[in-house]
Amino acid sequence: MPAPQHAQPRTARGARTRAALVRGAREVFERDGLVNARIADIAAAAGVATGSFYSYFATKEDALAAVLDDVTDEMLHPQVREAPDPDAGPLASIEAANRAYLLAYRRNAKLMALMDQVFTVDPDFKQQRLRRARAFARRNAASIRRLQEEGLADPALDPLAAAYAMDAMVSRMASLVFVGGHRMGFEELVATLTRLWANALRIPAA
Amino acid sequence: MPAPQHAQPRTARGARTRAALVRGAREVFERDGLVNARIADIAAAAGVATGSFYSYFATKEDALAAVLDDVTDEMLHPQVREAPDPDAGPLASIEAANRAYLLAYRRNAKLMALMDQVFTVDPDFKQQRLRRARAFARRNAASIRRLQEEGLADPALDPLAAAYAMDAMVSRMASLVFVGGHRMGFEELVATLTRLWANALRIPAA
Amino acid sequence: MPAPQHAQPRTARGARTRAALVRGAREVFERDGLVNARIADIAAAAGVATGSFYSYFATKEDALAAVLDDVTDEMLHPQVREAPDPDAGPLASIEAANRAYLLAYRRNAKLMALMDQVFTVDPDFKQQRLRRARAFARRNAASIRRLQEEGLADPALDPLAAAYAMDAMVSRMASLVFVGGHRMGFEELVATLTRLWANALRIPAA
Amino acid sequence: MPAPQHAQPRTARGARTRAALVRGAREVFERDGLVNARIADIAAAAGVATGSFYSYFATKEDALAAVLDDVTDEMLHPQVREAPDPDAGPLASIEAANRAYLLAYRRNAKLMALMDQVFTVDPDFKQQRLRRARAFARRNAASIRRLQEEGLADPALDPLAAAYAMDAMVSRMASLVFVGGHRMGFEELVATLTRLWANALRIPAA
DNA sequence: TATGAATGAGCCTTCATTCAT
DNA sequence: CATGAATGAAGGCTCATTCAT
Repeated sequence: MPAPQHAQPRTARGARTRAALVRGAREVFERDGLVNARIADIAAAAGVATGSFYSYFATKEDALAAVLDDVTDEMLHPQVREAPDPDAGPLASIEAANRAYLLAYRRNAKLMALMDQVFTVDPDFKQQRLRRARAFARRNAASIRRLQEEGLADPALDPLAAAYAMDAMVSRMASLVFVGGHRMGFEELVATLTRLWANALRIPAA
Repeated sequence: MPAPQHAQPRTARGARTRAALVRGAREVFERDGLVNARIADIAAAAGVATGSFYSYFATKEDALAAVLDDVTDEMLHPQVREAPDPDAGPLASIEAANRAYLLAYRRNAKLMALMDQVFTVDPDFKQQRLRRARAFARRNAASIRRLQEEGLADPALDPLAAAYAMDAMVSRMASLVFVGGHRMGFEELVATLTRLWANALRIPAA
Repeated sequence: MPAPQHAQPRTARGARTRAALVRGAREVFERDGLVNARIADIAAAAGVATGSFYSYFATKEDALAAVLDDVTDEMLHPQVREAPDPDAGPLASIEAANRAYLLAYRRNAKLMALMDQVFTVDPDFKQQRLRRARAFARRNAASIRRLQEEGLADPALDPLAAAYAMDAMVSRMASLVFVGGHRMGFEELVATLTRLWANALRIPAA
Repeated sequence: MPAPQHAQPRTARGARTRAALVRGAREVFERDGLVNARIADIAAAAGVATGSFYSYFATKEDALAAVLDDVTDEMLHPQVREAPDPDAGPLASIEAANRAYLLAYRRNAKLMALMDQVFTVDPDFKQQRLRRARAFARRNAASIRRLQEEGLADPALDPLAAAYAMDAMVSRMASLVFVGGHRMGFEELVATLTRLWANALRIPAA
């Protein structure tokens, strides 16, 4: 009897409400985490009634997934102000990429922490985690493959496997510093990760 | 504010009960995670009454901290069956260390997932996370320093910073594979991480 | 800290539920006292679910405060059946007032006992107690001042201080008899208190 | 099978333990009130094990009764430094008695509040309250009777009833000021109560 | 007597979800 | 679509009391 819920909004008003809920959810999740976030608070932060939440999301996790998808998109496609000079050599490219990632991580630290949390717990989030990791790894694997073809990177490495590992190194360090509070200067962090990344791939020094 | 509860046991009997509770907690946490674990279940698993839990722990988190401390100890001080041949060269040592770590991680995957979860969420766990990371990093930093002194590792690297980064790479990959379910063979994982580790430090091939 | 609960009802339906809860609370508090009253019982007496209690009250004490406010209002503004004859002289007025108070006290003895209890214990109730005492004292102080001006009462007395003391005498005796079970006939109680009150103010005999 | 418990101590050691428990109970009751006082805290304050409490008291109320009996004794038989001059006239005697009572009340305010609380709640304490009230009233009734015989007090008053009422006035005012926090200077309190008392009995001015 | 660990019934409180308006 | 009051299962936590040592 009940109409199918949680559908995409069909009216402009509905779209606005849904967007407000996502904004509200982000605000509340950042402040309270997944477990302590309450549907009522999310609705309140969105300026709508509690019941309205269920017109757009089936569960809290649903709403979080929407928020996290947004963040992943933001981090994968950063608004690049100045594209790295392609002629500056691979080292400069790696540094630029790491810097951009770390800045984005720092900016979204609360949500990244949340991501780590739910990725390891809720089975429904596992797929999202793997998708996210794959997206980053594929992008980096392409770079590595290119460098290998140019004779600038260790040809013995599997590009995809190496990309996963490098991403692992960077994201875990970002977590340790920006979420865990490990004391390390931002520039030192960029420099260390970039050098290790370059070494690991056996990229010749500029 | 009244009387302090959850004290250390003052009796042999109390020590036994506390130990049973830690065992019970480990069992339940591995099965249900932090949020879904119920105090009553932990007590039941330990074979004691619900109220007894509170004689030794103030909260569920308290009990988890005790469990995780145990696991960290186990992973830091593995019961080495066959010590790695010190003459086999640094590469063999690195591989042996990585293999041991990854095996331990896989064995304790459930708890490691839990660790990731609470480390990023509960402020009270942050310190524990940093302590754990520092313990691993210091141990590895010592190895790196030794290799540098022998002229076998990139002298430009800060040993401690590099150690943190290498540990980050390995632990995050372990999480991705053993917790996240990323498809990757165990031997390939060991080989990839070992090669990248060696490359990153510029350890000459054997 | 999150969302503020226990707000004022924003709906007619909400107002009805709140009123039902106050009625239910009165019933349960009269029967069981503060400590032994259970939230679940109050909700049941009001015909609502347990959780609904918390939509309107933060604590049991909160609900009791609402009940006691009602009772104080009832006792301060009794539904006077026959107004005392103003020409019957001050003694008759005092007797009528005392009789009305004692009747009301006896009628609400259970709640008055509860009032005494919580007034002396819970710091949050202290203000309520002082407010109640002040309300009674001010009303009586006005009478005393009028009598002094007419030359019918000891001019050396501070009207407000005397009013507090007279109220203290009457209310404590009411407690002793109607709550404590001290054996004393109602008419003897009225007569004794009235005579002492008149003497204390040096009101000349009619 | 179990031996009769809560008996009077039969050994010197037992007497010492019991005394320590009463002291501890007084300390805890003053701090936490009846409901929030925990047996374990009382035992701790007495420096004994929890279980020992039950060797001397059946319940928390039992222990409180012992404490309150002590206080009542203290207040009925104050350590008079300077006996009131019997020739100074009845007014001076009344003032001295009121002053002594109010000082004692103020000194034991916490326990007096507790007394008010439990007297109105626990049926087992009602008898204790009536006994206490009777003890005070009888003492004062004797004075009133004497004054009546000397033609110095209203002969129409029933001495005992009047004594109860005067005690009620004084004790309630003491509660209002020293427990409730009603603002009133100590000397003004003494003066007001003494004058009203004297008026009420129609004691001629000195 | 003294000890203090163990017990477990009992109540409070939360909050996702529903549904009448 | 929006509202927000109502629901009630579920579990955390306390603490008086017991009892083996």
